[in-house]
Amino acid sequence: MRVSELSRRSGVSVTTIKYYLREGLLAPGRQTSATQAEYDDRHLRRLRLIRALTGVRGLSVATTREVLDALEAHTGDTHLLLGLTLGSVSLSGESAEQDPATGEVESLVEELGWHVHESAPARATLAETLTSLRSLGVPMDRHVLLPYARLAEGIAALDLDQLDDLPDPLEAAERALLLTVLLEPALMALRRMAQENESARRHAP
Amino acid sequence: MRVSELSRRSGVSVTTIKYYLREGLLAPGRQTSATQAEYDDRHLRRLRLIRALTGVRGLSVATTREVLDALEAHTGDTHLLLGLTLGSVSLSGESAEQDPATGEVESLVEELGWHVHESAPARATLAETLTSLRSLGVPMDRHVLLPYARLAEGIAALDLDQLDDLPDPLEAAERALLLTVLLEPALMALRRMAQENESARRHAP
DNA sequence: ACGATTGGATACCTTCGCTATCCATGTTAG
DNA sequence: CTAACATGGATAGCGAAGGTATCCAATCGT
Repeated sequence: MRVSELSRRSGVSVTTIKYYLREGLLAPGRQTSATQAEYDDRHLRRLRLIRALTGVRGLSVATTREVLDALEAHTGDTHLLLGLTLGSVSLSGESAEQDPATGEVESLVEELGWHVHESAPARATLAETLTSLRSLGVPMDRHVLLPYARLAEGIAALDLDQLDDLPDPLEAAERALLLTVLLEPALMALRRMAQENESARRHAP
Repeated sequence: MRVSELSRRSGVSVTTIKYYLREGLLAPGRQTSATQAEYDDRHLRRLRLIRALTGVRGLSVATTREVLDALEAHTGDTHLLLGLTLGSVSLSGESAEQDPATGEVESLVEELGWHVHESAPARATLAETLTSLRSLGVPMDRHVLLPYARLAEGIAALDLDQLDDLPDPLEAAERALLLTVLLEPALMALRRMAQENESARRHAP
């Protein structure tokens, strides 16, 4: 298919597709002549993935490119993909200096018995949040965090369950990505509804 | 205190403080004369809250204003605050038309036995995510979602536990806001680390 | 053969979150 | 008292992000 069909089938305008090509989010089509290229279903699929990450989840184009690059690179070892790349998603800028709560996060991970890569960006995200909450007067220590972490184990187990019946490693990697990133707003939505319910249960007459 | 002291103590530049005043994020100080105003600790506290929401969590200025307005309005009935306002946080634009998965979300909420306001934006967020994931070929139905929802109940219970020992309703409302919004990246970070750990546990030799 | 489409390049546009500059009024140190 | 400096208020500008619009020459379909 050529670009106009790709545009029609994906709902993304031709100029935007060109923009994604320029930004390296989408691989160029197969050249059939000097000024003509042919696209296939993988491009269509990729394009829908891009729109899901940027539109639904609100990732920046730059972050989306990093995530997609990591998807290409780590198709074999799925869990590395998740740990290494997606931690940087919610951070706006790179934090050059080390957060004061870093050591505390380390001891929490140890207490949990988790095997987590030393340089996983999720560690820094966690440390930053702790520091930020404390500076605003919200007490947040190991005792509070530990039960949250146990529940996170449960969530992770559910996540992994959904990758079991996928023989194709490429498809597994893509689904892992989708589940990790796109499910985030849904999980937070469930949390908010559960909060409302629990609040009503506790305080209602 | 006057604006320069507010600036020094908060680490926010005077021009930015003026910008927040203009945008209605920060209440004007008490006028002491025609061209002079006095600020107090509530302004400082509010300013730190604004920086936490916009900087740490990445909320837009417009969303932050909505959230803060809701904080003012619903200081008494804390749980309403959470349900009604924060659902719109992760959405970029207003979705005018109803999502096809709306009915499904409704039956899920019913099956869970949750009391959730009919117009809670979290419902729409959940429905959108379902639709989006499905269009990308990821199966996502009631059976998959239900265990996630049960874990969300656990998270909500932990959240509410942390509001118990706060007699001042204003402080309780503010902490509810901070916990709901600022803890989100931390929870997602825990999830990613737990995924990495669980993946290693299942697939490692 | 000829109008429509394509790839490729470049310029431009809008929104967001500040930032810089002006200016008239106020405060304050000497 | 007065001169230097700070303040509130208004307006204009800036840089990044995410597209969009326009040109152009080559090429395709008929």
